[in-house]
Amino acid sequence: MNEQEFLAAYDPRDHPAVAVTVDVVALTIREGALHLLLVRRGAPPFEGHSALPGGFVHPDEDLIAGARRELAEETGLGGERLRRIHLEQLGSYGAPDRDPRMRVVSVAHLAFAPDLPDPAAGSDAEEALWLPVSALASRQLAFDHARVIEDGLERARSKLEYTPLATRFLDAEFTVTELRAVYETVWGHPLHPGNFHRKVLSVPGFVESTGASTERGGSRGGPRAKLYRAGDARLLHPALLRPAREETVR
Amino acid sequence: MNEQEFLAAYDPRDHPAVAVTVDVVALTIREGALHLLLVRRGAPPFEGHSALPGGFVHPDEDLIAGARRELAEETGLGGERLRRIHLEQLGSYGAPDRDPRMRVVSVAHLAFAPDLPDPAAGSDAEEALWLPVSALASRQLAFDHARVIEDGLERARSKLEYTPLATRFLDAEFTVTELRAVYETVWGHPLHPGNFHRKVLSVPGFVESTGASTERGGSRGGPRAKLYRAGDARLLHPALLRPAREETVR
DNA sequence: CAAATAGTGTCTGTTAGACAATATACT
DNA sequence: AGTATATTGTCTAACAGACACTATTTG
Repeated sequence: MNEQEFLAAYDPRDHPAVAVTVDVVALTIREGALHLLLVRRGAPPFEGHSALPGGFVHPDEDLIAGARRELAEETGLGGERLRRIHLEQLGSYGAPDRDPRMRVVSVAHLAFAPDLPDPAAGSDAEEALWLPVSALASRQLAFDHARVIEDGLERARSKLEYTPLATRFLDAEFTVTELRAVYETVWGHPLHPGNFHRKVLSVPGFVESTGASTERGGSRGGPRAKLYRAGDARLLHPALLRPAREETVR
Repeated sequence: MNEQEFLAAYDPRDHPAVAVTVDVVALTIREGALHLLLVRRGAPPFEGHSALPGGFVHPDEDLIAGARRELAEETGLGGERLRRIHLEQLGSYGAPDRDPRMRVVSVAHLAFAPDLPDPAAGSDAEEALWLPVSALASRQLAFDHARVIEDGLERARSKLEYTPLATRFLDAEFTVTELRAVYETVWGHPLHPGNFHRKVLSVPGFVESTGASTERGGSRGGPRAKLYRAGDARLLHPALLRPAREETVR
């Protein structure tokens, strides 16, 4: 098997033709709702359908670098703004018939971004937009991207439990209330403000105080909130667990 | 970008040549020690080095199916025995220079198996063996397989916390003590027998009693233990958390 | 002032973990 | 008999979640 592997390798033509793409499930929060970056396909197959931003991996780039490049192209971002976006590998999707043209293995990635400007329409990107996740049901999605998105959303919900990545949806400085809004938005239900506040501050390394406070209180009243930045923890211990989901366990 | 993608797709020769392999980090427990399935490479590159079992994905098989096929080929297993092995995708590894011959993206998988017979040397498999994980340091590993194994081991440790997959290292019926031995072996340190026992039985759906007990007590004395089988839970709630690892958190 | 919000205090039920105790079965 | 092991009991500290309360700010 490895002998054959070795011999075959010297003439790539002997391999079944496989293409490798990198796709990105990019999430952000706009106006209190979870949004997802989608592009509109301008050519068959799935012409006119929505799809995840992505494309063929370039010859000399790592998978994650390819994903970051695709993200940069579609969002028009670069430099520090781009670097602050959290990006991780989500998983690979390689069902033989997932692309009608040929065998394509997609290495999907997951990104958490703070609120970003609308995608630059001027670039070479096809129409790209931030779509509320709640509006996904009404969209036709290309390939198996509906499944990929589902997996990405579940991964995001799970990551918020045991990592401090919720802060990646926010700017460098944020209030506990803003952080709570991230959790409520991603998890899809309200949390108890008092308990959340105490819990966040008690987890070592989750957030650290900047010493400063917001300039103004809430738009409808209330005191000014203290400002925090992300701490140095890479895992939350103890974790912030989602309220029991007995139903989903079996 | 998608236009180009579409056009390019009709002639696979236009793509940079990429090969996709499926590799398997297969773990089992033998004589109280965690073991890993490795093969010995019989041809360059990395001739004579150890490597994960794996090979090119076949044209009409899904990624996970390819991994199961490779696992079957190397272990000589089939049917029910093969089906009981837990198999999941671990992640994809695609650094441009990870294979000196050409661009190869490896989709790694992770397998948990009960104690299995030694790999059938008669098959077309190259020399395959179960190696104690503790002996890995003394091995030369091909490609980036050392990194893949590391990631697989960490995933395994983590999965034992919040899923009932520890049972997949055991036969269909097992005692709580045997289950504890799995945790101790994978996590690498002893657990409190009394607390573990109570905890396992208190997690809904983790294990269910068969009503029977072992035929004999322990080899050095002690009562007969009750037998259990895996329950219907897919997630452990509450989870069995590893003892605090404050150090690894930052 | 009325309403909303940030942040803290208190209480209760659950859980993790240390430790102890008991009963059983091996050599 | 002596020892190891399975299983259960007890206690304590930590934690999650419910609820209440105070102080602060906006309109």
